[in-house]
This record gives sequence, C-alpha cells and structure tokens, in this order.
Amino acid sequence: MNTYSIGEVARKMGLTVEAIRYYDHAGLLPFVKRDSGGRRRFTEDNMQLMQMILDLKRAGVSIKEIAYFVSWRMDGDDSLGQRYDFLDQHEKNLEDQIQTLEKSLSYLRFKKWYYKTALEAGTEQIHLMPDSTQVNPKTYKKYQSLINSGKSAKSLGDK
Amino acid sequence: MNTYSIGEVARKMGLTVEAIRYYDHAGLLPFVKRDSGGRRRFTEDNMQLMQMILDLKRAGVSIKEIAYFVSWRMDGDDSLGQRYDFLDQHEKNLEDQIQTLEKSLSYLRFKKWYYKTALEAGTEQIHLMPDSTQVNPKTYKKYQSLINSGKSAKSLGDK
DNA sequence: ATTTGACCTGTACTTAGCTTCAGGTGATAT
DNA sequence: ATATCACCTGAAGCTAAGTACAGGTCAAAT
Repeated sequence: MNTYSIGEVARKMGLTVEAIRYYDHAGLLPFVKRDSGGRRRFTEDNMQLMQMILDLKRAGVSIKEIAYFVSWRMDGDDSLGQRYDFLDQHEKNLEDQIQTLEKSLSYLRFKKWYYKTALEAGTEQIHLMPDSTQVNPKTYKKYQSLINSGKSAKSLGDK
Repeated sequence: MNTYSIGEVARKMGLTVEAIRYYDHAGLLPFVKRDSGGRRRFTEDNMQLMQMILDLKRAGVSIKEIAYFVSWRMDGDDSLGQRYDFLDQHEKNLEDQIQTLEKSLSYLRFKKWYYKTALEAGTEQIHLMPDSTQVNPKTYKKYQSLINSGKSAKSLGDK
C-alpha cells in the first residue's frame, strides 16, 4: 500500500505543511502512522478522512468540534447517533448562515442601486432628507416598488 | 433633537458598550459628537449610520474596510464611485460565500443520510470497503440515485 | 564525506475582534 | 456629603487558526 508524506499531502490538498501539523496537534489526525524515522505517512484511507475534515471546516465547523467528531469516529458504531446529531445541528447552523447572508446580499444590492442612481444624479442628495445625512423614506419606497414591478434585485444596481 | 448615550445605543442595537467604543476607536464612528463632559451623544442620524455599519459587518466586511467606507462617506459626493465599486466587490464576495455554504450544506446532508442509514443498519460497515475505513463508492452512487429519483436532499437524512 | 532537502519538535509571534481591568470624572439619589 | 452609576481612557488579556523560527534527525546526491 503506497503512502504519502506530509509534503505530498499538503500539495494535493492545497494546505501548508505547518497547517497539517497544527491539525495533528489539535487532535484531528490521530489515525496517521509514523515511519521508522518518526515521519508521518498518510494512506489513501487517511486522505479521505483528511478530506472529510476539510469539508467540515469549509462548513464552518471549528477545529475543536471536528476533533470531537474524529474521536467519536475512533469509538466505532457506538457513536453513530452522536455523529448524526452533530451533523444535524450543523445543518441547521449552515441553513441559518445562508439565510443571514441572503439578507445581507439584498441589503448590499439596495445600496448598489442607491449609489448607482446617486452617481447618475451626480449627488447623494437625491436620497437624503433636507439638511441631514439621513436617508429619505421615499428612497426605500422607490426601490421597493422597482423590486415589486418584477425587476431582479441583482440587476437593479448594475451600471 | 434628542440624542442617545452609548448605553442606550448598546441596548437598542444589541451590542456591548465596549464594542461600540472599540468601533469608535477603529474609526467607524467619526461622526459621533461629545457632550460637555466628554460623553458620546448619538443622534437618530448617527444611529442610521451605525445600523449601516452593522449591516456591512453582517455581510462579512471587516472593520478596517468599513472604516474606509465610512471615511469615503465623509468625503461627500466625490467618493460615490468608490463606494459603488466597494459594494460591487462585496456583492461578489457574498455570492461566492453563499455558493460555498450551499456546497457544504449538500455535503452535510449526504453525511446525515449516511449516518441515518448506518444507524438503521446498526453499523457503519454497510458503507465501508471490506477491511478498511474507506467509504465504498457504491454508497455515493446509492445516494446520487436517490437524489436523482426526485427526493429532496433536505429530507433524505431526516430520522 | 559533506551538504542538501524534507522532515521533526517546541515555542513564540500574528491578526481580528473583541473583553477585562485599573484608575478617573461627573451627575444624581439618599 | 457620600455613595452609586454611567460614562471616560489606556493598556493588557483572550480565542481561533494558523505562521515563523530555532535547533535537531535522517536519507539521498555530489
């Protein structure tokens, strides 16, 4: 069975060698064996687990939590329920995060439209209340009515 | 014109007083005036700007970048183009982030299904290659075919 | 035979975004 | 009149997720 050195793994996975050692130290790679000289050797199998770790990281799971998950794995089938519940919780987290970002996105799109129209007018004054830096409620209404008339928010702010 | 103290703003915005002082220090609140005793007084107008700052934060914009944005605002209409470009860039960032999270979500949903079926079988072995902790390609195919047969990924992993 | 390169450990440093703390002011309540 | 409370500043401390560095081992190439 052929194996990979830490440097090869780093290259394949797009990580630094230092980051991998950091993960090992943090308890994410208890399954990685060493050769006679004390150097880490990664099997194909190990690589798949490593990829799972990166997928969890991408999903916003902290290293500490991934370490729990990995240790449950080492416990075998007894922890299947725990692992399921963990993923279920993180599915909910992700759904919430996505919702938050969607809201932020519509906010940013409104602001883009705001600045696009201000640029066309040459001044931000068209959106502000007289003698203030506060936005005129009419500006929000105008945008809302444009949205409701079927225009996509994505395109409304495009120059 | 009635104004608000830092404590009132904190309560209204759901922040700590310390966080607000931190933002001020970081250059996010150059528009906030002080009373005779040196205490910050926030106007309605200031609150709206504050809300904008929180919206940008929620959109994943760093404090340093928000500070630039705020300083451009103070420059008036000359910076309208800069502000538009800034938002345009962040719209793209957000779109990418959402895409990444969507991918992570489908990954988590696959894993949930994986553990739900393993739980039903009482063991993870049903998904693994013989004598290995590597996942059997058949497992991926099975899931794919379930997805393709019209089942929603969201429900497939539900207990 | 020695030098290079990849690896090893352990410790220190870094950045973002706060929080905590120490020490001080000024208005209000008792 | 004194105690309490909200506020102030500046400096230090904290967490996450690494990065950088110093000093050492070992196999391979010159």
